[in-house]
Amino acid sequence: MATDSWALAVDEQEAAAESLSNLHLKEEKIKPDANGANGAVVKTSANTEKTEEDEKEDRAAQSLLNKLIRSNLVDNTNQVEVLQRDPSSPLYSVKSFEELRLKPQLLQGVYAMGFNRPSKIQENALPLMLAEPPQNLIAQSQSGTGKTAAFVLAMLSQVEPANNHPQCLCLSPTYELALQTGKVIEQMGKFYPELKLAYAVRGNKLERGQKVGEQIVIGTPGTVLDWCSKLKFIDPKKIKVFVLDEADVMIATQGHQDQSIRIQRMLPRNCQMLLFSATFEDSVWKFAQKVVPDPNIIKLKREEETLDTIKQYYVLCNNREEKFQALCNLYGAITIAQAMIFCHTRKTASWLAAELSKEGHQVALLSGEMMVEQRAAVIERFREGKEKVLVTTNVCARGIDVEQVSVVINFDLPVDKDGNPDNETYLHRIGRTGRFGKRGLAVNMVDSKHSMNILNRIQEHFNKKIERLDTDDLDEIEKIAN
DNA sequence: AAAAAAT
Repeated sequence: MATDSWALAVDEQEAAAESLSNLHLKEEKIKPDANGANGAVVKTSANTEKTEEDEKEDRAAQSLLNKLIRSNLVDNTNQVEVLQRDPSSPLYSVKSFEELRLKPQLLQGVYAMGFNRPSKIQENALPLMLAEPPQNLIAQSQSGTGKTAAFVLAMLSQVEPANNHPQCLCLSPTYELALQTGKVIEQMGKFYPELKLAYAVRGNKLERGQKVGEQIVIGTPGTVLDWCSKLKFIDPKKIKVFVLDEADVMIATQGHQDQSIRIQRMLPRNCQMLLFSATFEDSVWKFAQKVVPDPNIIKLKREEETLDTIKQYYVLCNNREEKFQALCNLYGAITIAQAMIFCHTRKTASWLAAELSKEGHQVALLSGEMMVEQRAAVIERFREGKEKVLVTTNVCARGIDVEQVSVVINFDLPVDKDGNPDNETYLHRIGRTGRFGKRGLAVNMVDSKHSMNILNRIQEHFNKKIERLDTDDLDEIEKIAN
């Protein structure tokens, strides 16, 4: 059972609490966790005569204590909801990467990426994912809370670099996201000398009869399915960890669903399955739990928190041309940092990019109709900051992480195939900004009664006021650009 | 409607 590794980690925490109690502290209590695992009571004998050295130690210990208290209190607000497959095993969350007893070269990779301590989702998901035997997990956590690093770490901790065949497989909904996640895998795994990563994406062609020798494969569903079935480049029976990123689209949208499920069925019975997303609509939750055998579930559900750091506005127009004019008025303000402009169709996106260019505004265009080489080049230029404004479709709605993006513009509001508001996509789109708690700005373009109605329904769904913005009023624009 | 395919 998993209890062995957990028990070790708990011991270690108790040892830490012990050493804390040897310091000169005022009497303090740490509130036990909801699960009791992190509970510790620290008592001290008050010392009247203190040296300067003692004072220093006091302050250090006090600040450590404050941190512990704060994080325990955060846990008690039910910010994190954990549903365990085996309720008898102790619920455990880690407060440092050391507690996970990772291989040294992996810990080195984690720190090299600048991670000092686990994020909220990582605290709870990592012990579960690294347990023995491997546990399946469905995890929901807002944009920019460290989901990618969490599942990459899980893959890297299971991989055996000496074996030259794919052991971990990760699916992404788009080409750009696969490239981005691949980079994280490469960075975090760079201290494994033998470890290699293969990209199973459109345009990446292998010789017939060839086998993938890389230990980890990241890819998009169509190509991965081909590589596993028809082309036999990958032996799916040897996969130990299977990750679905943006899992709700992967299992619920037509096209992706078919391929993802077909791939999943080829995997061995004991393969670990990890599903991650910022959003799971109710019906998709149910389906996800049917797809994943014996799932553990972690929800970090604070949509309001994401929305608090992002100011949302709407601009009232009468047609597409007026939206275009309003956008031109905004151009100066949005190019202070980087911006993404979302359109409903590829056609609108390319039209808009062309029109903006004609007006002398430099913009980049990215949509699924472009060649993959071109797409890779555009996203790279945008990442490097060489392009300030990216006009795109839903291809970039999810996962794309460019830190300098501070403005998201919905030139068209997100709607589903039936013309209803697509709340999940809305949240993902505006989640491209305000990453890791930074402030962001979202501007929605409304051009009809119908789209005003859609916006109102989105506003109701998130119960968050979206204010009117007058783009003809320069002071107003000044205000949002600050 | 977009995305995903060596079909």
